[in-house]
Amino acid sequence: MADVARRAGVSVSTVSRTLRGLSTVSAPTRARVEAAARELSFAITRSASSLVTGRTGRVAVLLPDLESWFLGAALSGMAPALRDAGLELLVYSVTDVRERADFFDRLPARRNADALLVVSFALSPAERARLDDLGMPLVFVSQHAPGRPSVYVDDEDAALRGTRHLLNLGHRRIAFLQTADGTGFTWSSKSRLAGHLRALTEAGIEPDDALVLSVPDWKGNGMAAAVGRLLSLQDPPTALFTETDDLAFRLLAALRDANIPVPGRVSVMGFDDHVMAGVMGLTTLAQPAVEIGRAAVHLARSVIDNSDGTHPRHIVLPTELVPRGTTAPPPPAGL
Amino acid sequence: MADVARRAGVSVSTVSRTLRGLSTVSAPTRARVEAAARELSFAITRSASSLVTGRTGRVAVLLPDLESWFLGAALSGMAPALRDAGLELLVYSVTDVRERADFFDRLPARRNADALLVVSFALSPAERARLDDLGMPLVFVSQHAPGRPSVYVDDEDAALRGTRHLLNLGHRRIAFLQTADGTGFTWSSKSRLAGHLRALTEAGIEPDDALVLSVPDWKGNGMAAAVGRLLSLQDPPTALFTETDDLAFRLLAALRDANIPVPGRVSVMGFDDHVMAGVMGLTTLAQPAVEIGRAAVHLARSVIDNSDGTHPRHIVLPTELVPRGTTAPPPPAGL
DNA sequence: CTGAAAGCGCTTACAG
DNA sequence: CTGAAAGCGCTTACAG
Repeated sequence: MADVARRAGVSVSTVSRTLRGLSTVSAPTRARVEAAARELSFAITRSASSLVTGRTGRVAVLLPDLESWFLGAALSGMAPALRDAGLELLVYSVTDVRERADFFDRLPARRNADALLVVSFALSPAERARLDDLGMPLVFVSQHAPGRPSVYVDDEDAALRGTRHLLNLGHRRIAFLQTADGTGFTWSSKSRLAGHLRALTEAGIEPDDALVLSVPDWKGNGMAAAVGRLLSLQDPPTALFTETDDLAFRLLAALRDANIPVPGRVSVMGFDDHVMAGVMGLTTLAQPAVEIGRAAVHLARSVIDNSDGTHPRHIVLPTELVPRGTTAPPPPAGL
Repeated sequence: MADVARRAGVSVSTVSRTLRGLSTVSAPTRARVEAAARELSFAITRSASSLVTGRTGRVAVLLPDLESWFLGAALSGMAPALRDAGLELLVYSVTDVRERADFFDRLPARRNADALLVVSFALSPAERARLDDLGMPLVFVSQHAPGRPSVYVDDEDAALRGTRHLLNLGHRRIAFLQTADGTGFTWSSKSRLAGHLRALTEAGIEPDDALVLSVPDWKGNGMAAAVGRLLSLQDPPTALFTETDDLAFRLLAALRDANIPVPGRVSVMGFDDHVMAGVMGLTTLAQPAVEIGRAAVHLARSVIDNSDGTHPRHIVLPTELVPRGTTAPPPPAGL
């Protein structure tokens, strides 16, 4: 910055003011400074400004992994919104227990970001308390934290509508499949199941525990076993509602391997509208992952900018039923 | 840090030395300082240390988007490797032209990261030159930059082996499908096609231009059109080799819609070993995306740590043919 | 092994 | 509208 000042024949104060776009700089001076900065390919050292302003110009994102479709899409929504706000994106991917303990022990984000977006991350009460002590604005993403800035979809309502669709098609025996890997979507799991059960009750159908399955090792052979259990019931389901599209894809593969036509014999419905759902022709409930990311950034900005609490604290985004080829009326004789 | 010093009854110099793990601190002092730091939940302000050391403790990643399977996997490999090195992960996702111009104009990473990993990003010569002027260590990931630190797979060799497999199954008419969206995988495209053609030549088969297709709008209806073109050839192909798994998934969907059995009538082979490839039963060439990310970080670290150039400059990772259900010998009568 | 002091590159009152 | 000076929270010679 000193170099720029020298070249432009002004003080560093003036360079600083110019570069930050303050209006108290005369037009000719501004022009000279901007020219000098450009010629020198000047880029500000954020470390230095952070040190004096107390702002880092960065937003940190805490997430359980980086390979899931949802998180990639959410990050895709965040990136341009952050760029527009002149903020940088710092990613903390905390997967295993060791990393997790380490993160909450050292709280690296503490003074290194202006806000922390906690995405799809099931915090323990202790971890939650630890973050609360941080004094750093927290935004909960894809989860509803009562009284705290959150952006999420109404999972229960979405699942309710999904199951209603199956009921409207004429299904009466509808199974609900959940993952059982504890990767931190537990609140969504519960809400989606609750919505499903509510739809059944609404329709006067007694929920049957045998039709709610947790599928261990769902990325491996777990799905085949689950299908086996369902097929060997006395009164097997004619429709299968999975908690996520990822689970539905595996289910579709297991059904194909078992030569069970979809939707001829069973209907399948997912949840997410994963990029592959369209390719697979999967009926699903779309949640706007990119939009969730974008909204999270807006919320973060308003939280950063006014600590006086006049910002909206919750953003609930809409979901949508996307009917495709894996759902149809039940076959006359059941599975 | 002053608070910690006060609580531990030492100077800030000593706190600094303790926290950085220097050996010149006596055991009892170290213990007191560490206790004080823990009690105060002290987290270092990186801005301040950056300012004096000239190191940011951060590595920036420049990538063309955040939604692709490959980039997510690569980031997954980077994250733990960076954490182990005490480095943070800064993400610059540069998708559209405006963002792109802006990035290379302002070079935000310049003084805000210790190294820049350029992932799957086709730089223009001008952009390349601009980054070269940066004075910041560059690592090219998933691309081979002659003379520059790079980590990549041998695309040509991989494609060569893929086509050999199809030839070994008895195929003689093999089409090669590429995307035509210019998202920046162009060098891989070229190399993969080159490997494919080399395998044909090796086998004494004259390459046929009609069997090399660029598929525009491949996420939409482009694939159906491409299949149509292939089907209406006088001597249609019995095997289809796609440049990426993503393309193969669309191809599989188009073939399914056209009632063409795979691999009964045509074989399909992809490239990547996308997470969904296993679920879809797709034969493909696996590239170790996670490992690529990890290796990129190792390369970055060695580049950061010794500027004297004694580090390995290239890491070439192996690919592997993964035979699954979409490839088989050609049908007796052709397509 | 430990402390006092200078300085990293900015921003921000304070003057003018 | 512009400049000189102090100071943000660290690290690093330099003494002791």
